[in-house]
Amino acid sequence: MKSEPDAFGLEDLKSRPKQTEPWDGVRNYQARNFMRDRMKVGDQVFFYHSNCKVPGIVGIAKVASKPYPDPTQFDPDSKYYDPKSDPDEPRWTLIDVKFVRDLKRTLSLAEIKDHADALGDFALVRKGNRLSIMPVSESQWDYLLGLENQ
DNA sequence: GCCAACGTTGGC
DNA sequence: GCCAACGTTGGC
Repeated sequence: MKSEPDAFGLEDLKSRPKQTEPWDGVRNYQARNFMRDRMKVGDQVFFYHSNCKVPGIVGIAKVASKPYPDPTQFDPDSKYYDPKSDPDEPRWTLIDVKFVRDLKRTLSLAEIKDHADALGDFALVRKGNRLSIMPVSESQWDYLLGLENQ
């Protein structure tokens, strides 16, 4: 899961009460579908910092709730307000994310790209990818975590 | 349903 | 700050 550290970084998640935060504001259908259809409570996720000095994976979090409607879609004062969303059939769902741990070091995007061959078809290193949430296979997960100790 | 215009993402 | 790569919007 990508986040801009200037807006909400891993440190922010860590300092939240219960170290948990609703992942609101996702307004991309593909990303929403990953949260809604693929993520299960307890699943681990990589926390990725984007749009910053050294973009890359900085830590691990986990899914802490089932999918539920994103309240910001109904809040006219929110920048994520979506007037087209029907309260009886909310368009946007989210899950809560809970801090697990920092990585010992940042796995920078540049480094991850160096391992693109070993990672196979990994959404993050596909050209032009702007998805904020993307799947990681078990083998990709293990491989990336293995880099942490190198 | 097509597609040009526009807005956003995010690396560099 | 630039700009490539997308996704979305809206006129037709």
